Formats: sequence, C-alpha cells, structure tokens
Amino acid sequence: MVQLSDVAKRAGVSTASVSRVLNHPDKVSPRIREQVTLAMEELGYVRDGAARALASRRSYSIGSVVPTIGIGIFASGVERLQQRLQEYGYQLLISTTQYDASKEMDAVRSLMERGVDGIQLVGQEHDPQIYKLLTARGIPYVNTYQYDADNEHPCIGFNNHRSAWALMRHLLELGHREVGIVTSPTRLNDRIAARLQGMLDCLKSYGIDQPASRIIEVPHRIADGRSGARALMRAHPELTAICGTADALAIGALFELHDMGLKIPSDISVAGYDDLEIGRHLDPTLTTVHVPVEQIGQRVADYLLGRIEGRSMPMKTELEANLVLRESTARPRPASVKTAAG
Amino acid sequence: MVQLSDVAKRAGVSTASVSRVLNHPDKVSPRIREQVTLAMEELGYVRDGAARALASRRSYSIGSVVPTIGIGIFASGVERLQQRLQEYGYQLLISTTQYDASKEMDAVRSLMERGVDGIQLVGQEHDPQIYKLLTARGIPYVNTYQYDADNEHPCIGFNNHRSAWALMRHLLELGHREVGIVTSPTRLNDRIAARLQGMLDCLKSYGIDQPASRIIEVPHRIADGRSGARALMRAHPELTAICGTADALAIGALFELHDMGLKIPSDISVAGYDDLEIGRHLDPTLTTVHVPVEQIGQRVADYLLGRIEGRSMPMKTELEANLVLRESTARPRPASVKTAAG
DNA sequence: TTCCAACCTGTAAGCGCTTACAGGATACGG
DNA sequence: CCGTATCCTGTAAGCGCTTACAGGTTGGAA
Repeated sequence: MVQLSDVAKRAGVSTASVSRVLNHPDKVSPRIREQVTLAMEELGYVRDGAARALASRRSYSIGSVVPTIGIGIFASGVERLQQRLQEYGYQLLISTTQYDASKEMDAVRSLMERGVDGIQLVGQEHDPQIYKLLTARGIPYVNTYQYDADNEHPCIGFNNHRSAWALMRHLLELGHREVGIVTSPTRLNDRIAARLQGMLDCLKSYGIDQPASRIIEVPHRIADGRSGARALMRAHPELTAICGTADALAIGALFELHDMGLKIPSDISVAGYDDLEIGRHLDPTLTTVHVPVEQIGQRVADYLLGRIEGRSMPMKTELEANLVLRESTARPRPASVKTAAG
Repeated sequence: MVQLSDVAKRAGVSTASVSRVLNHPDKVSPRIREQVTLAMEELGYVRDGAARALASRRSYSIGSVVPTIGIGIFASGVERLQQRLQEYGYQLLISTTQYDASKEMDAVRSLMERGVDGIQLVGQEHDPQIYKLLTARGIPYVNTYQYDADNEHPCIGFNNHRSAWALMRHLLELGHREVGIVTSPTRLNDRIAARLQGMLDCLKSYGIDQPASRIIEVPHRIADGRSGARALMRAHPELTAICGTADALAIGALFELHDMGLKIPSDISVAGYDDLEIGRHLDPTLTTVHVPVEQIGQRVADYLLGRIEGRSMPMKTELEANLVLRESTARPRPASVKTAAG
C-alpha cells in the first residue's frame, strides 16, 4: 500500500512536509504544497487513520449511543449529526442499546476503545460507571433529548416534563377529565418517565388523581398503541381522551379507536408526542408535541466539536418542544352518552 | 492513561501475554489469564483501538454508506446490521449521501481512511473510482437492496424489477388499465429506476405504452406523494389506480386522494413498495411489496465478517420481496362513471 | 535416563503517522 | 555587511499495540 513516505519520496520532500500539507497546509510553502498534492494524486494515496490516530491522539470520529434508530425519532437526529460531522471531517460511529442498560455500558466501552473524540448519549440517567469512564479519559460527552437544569452533566434537549404537562393541560382545558394514558416503558427511559410524570402532575394540579388503571404501559410500536388503547377502552369506557407518551402509540390508538367505530375527535380525543412526519397527514391530523430532532443533531455536533477543540461551550442548552394543535383533539361531547361500537 | 504495559507490570507478565489474553485467550495458561484479567480490572484498562489497528492491520469496524436513514427503509437495516456487528465485537461507522454521488465517493474515502475492514453500499451503480479504490485496497464490500445476477459485484438484495412488475401485474389483473405512477427520482437511484422500469415493462407486456404524462417524479416524502397524486389526477382524471415506487409516496397519494373525496379502493386503487410499518394500519391498509430490510442488515454483517475472516462467501444472495395484498387495491368500477369531488 | 514434541512465555521489531526540535534560508534594520 | 527575527524544512523519537521468533518447561516415548 502506498504510504506517506512514498508520497514524500515522489515529491522529493520529507515525510514531515507531506504530513504538514495534510494537516496544516498553511504552514507549508505553496511550492511544496503543490508538489505533494500532485504526488498524492499520482499515487492515489489514502491516509492511514489508525496511524494518524495513534500519533496524534485524535481519531476524528465521534460516537453516538441511541436506544434505536429503526423506530421513532432518533434516526433523523443521527442523520443530521452525521451530516454536520462530515462537514468537519469527522466520522460517526453508532451503537444502539434497545433500551438495555448493560448494552449501553458495552457500547460506551466499545466506542472508547475505538478512541472516539466525543460521545452523544440519550437521556441523563446512565450507569455511574459510564460517567466515570468518560471523565477519567477526559472524553467530551453530552446527554440529549432531555433538558434538566439541575442535572450535573452537560445536555442538549428540551423539557419533557413541561411540554407533556402542556399537552395534558390542553386536553384538560378542552374540558376532558377522563383521560387514558398509553405509555412506553418508563424504566430505563427518563425521557418517557418525565413525560408521564408531567402529565400526571398536570392532572393533579387540576385536582385529578389519575388511577393506575388508566395508565397502560406497552412497547414502542404502532400495534402496541392499538392494543393499549383497546385495553384502556375496555376497562374504562368513560374515557373521553387518550394521550400517548409517543406518537407511535397515539397513532396506534387513533387507528384502533377508529376501528372500534369511534369518531375522533368528536367521540374521543387523541394526542401524542414527537411530531412524526405522518402525524400531519393522518385523518384526523394528530395533536402532538414537536421534538426538534434535527436541531439536536446539529447542536450535538457543534457542542462536541467545540469541546474537542478546546473551546468553552455552554454546559446546557434548552430547546423548545412546542405543542402542535391539530384535529385529533376537541372538546368532549356535552352529554356523556356515547355511540360505542366495535 | 493506563496501558498494556501497566497491566503487564501489575500482573507480573510480559506485554505479549496481556495482548494474548485479550486476543487469543486460549493460547494462554489459565493462571496467567486470571492474573491478567484481574490486573486489567484493578487498573480499569481500556485498550487503545488505534494502536491495535495499526499493529494488527485490522480496525474491527465496518462502514455503511446509505442514502439516508431519516426517511424510508434504511434505518431498520442499519440497526440490524449494527446489532449483528456488535455481537462480533465490530463497530459500525455510518455515512449518508442524500442521494448525491459525489458525497458517496467522499464517504467511501473517509471510511477507508478510518481503516474499515468492510463496506456496505446501497445499489450497484457507483462511481468506478469507488470500485477501483475498494479493489486496490482489497477491502470487502457488498452492494445491497438490489439483486442483479448479471452485475459483476457482490450483492445482497432482491429483484426490484421483478417485484415491481408483480405489483403492477396485480393492478392489471384486477382490470386496471389507466394507472398513474408516482416515483421518486430515478437518477442516481438504480433501485427506484429498476422498480419504475419493472412497472413499465409489465404495462408493455399488457400492450400498454405508458405515456410519460402518467408518470410523475417527486422527492421522497409523504407530502411529495400528495402533490404527485394531485397533479396526476388533475391531468388524468381517468386514472383508476396510482402506483408508487415507494410507500411514502403511495401513502401520500392515499391521503391526498382521500382529501379529494375519492374512496379507496372503490374509486381508485393505490399501491406502494417498501412495506413500511404504518402501511398495515392505515385505512385502507396499503397493498405493497415487502422489503426484507432486517434480513439484509443481518446478511450484510455475515457476508462482510466472513470475507474479512477469509472465508469464501457466495458472491450474490437473492432475497424475496413479496407482494403484500391489502385493502387499498380492488377492481376498478365497472362503469367509467365516477363520483369526483374535492 | 535421554530425546523430542508440544506448549507457554518473553523479547523486540515494527505498524504509518505526527510533531518537537534543530538547523538552514531569507529578509530586514542598523 | 552583520545580527537577528522569521519562516520553512528535515530529522527522528515516539504513539500503544501485535506477533514472529526464540527460548524455556514439561511430559511421554524410546
């Protein structure tokens, strides 16, 4: 394989000069720069990242540990992050955890072994070992998709609790009092836990002590939203609204309720959280909370690169997660009479 | 930072032994293995991947170059690939091209610099430079999401042309003759081009020479499917079916036609291609072609790892992409009278 | 007992690059 | 014309690991 010294020989300069035109072109005279560039092209030189990383103690890559990219909102964020990194000559390594804490630990370890210069984590509750490792090695990291002013770690995200509260308040302001909640598992998922808590706290502030039976926990998919909604309605036919802690679940609920012969929003309201693209197209369009995924991806890149280059960066950045009012929510029927079917 | 020699010192053995327990534990006596393992834990040793890669000429990572993971089918495939790699101690580096050929070249170069041991590409038409680079360096690679027996490069995928043909045949067999096609750009996208061609060839085999005006090319999103369908219907109110080269477009068409007051499938049939999760939940559920994304992801991992380890692997593996008949397609109305609205 | 094979372990030579440092030109002011 | 500051370039010492090779033990066959 052609290597740096071959280029140097061909260009009639030292390896140091070749390395310089690659890494600090401004520190080299135009004449040498040209010769070297030419030689590299003629030989089809591709630099060896392992050697570069070993010598420079920088891998020019960053790692991202997310629960999943197959479903939900993370894919777009990861993509935006990757694009941004590419602009700066960095590579993205990705690992998924499937919401499994031990896999998260393994993923971080694996990324550290690969020498990533920075790491994105999702959420803020992680194995203390993870923080310890990261800190010990001095690797910049950032928690994402959750903003928490009191947490001691850097983060880029939004306030899940507050925006979920706002979503629930919207339903309560419309007049709903019997609200079912479909949620994905809250264990090991602080974002969803915060959303759920936000909803419950909001209910409480309206004097409603939500019984556990009106909360159902299911997996992440649309089909789970369906079965969740069905179970909820069977146990609580009095419900006038169903709120999901994620769009996939709300969308499932929408379909299932529709199949049960209920009209949305006239018979029952439905609201979600995430603002998936499909939500604005459904009939009815889905009321939800917009999550600024692309923004997060980009900010993560900027934050991490800044830290890597030694710039001082704000520890925390809070982004907006705004309510998006659409057609799936409306006032409950004035009478409690309902045309149930299905 | 604690390094191999520290572990060796602590365990009272040579660095070679430490390296061996890490890479070839069976070539080391149990006694030393234990001592070393203990020492590593006590010191919190994390191995340096750059040094390892440089010395062993292997990075234990593979690269994936996909058009996008934010929309469409690739995210799940990438996720499955990543999971599989993780099982074998490999890391996944990902790059997206946004369907831009020059970005693909850059991505491959960047991955090669990082020393990936193998590369997944999507489609089979790539800059010859890419194949040249890959071959020159002897890096295993595989084209995906397209199976083509005649192509000279290894691939793991399905026959886009044939399954698109089958999809169109389904419509024709139902009795449709006036079919509109909504497609995403075919330039630089051989999979979509093959699907479109499959549809056109099928039409031709039924004696139909599809006029260009009944084919509309739009971007990849649901909203584009909507506008595509609307434009098609405006120009060709006689259409009895709309076929999309991707589910996102078909789903957009479904929504738009519905908004136009048309009943699906009684007024007009709609079919897509990809089998996105949402398709089976819509009302009507969407007729489509199932794409075995997870299978592809897994096979890519197995193929690449096999090649890396020097095993001989089948050059080409063809997977099934089967028709999934659902509710959105039916016989056209017997009379040509139509209740148009909207 | 002797010899050889089998099995472990240690020694040390790189892997291909970056970069501190030294040294040679060059330019400019005095 | 000399001294000094400035700017480039080259020399060479690693970066932390893997692995070929050599050398030492052990056990069994002769």
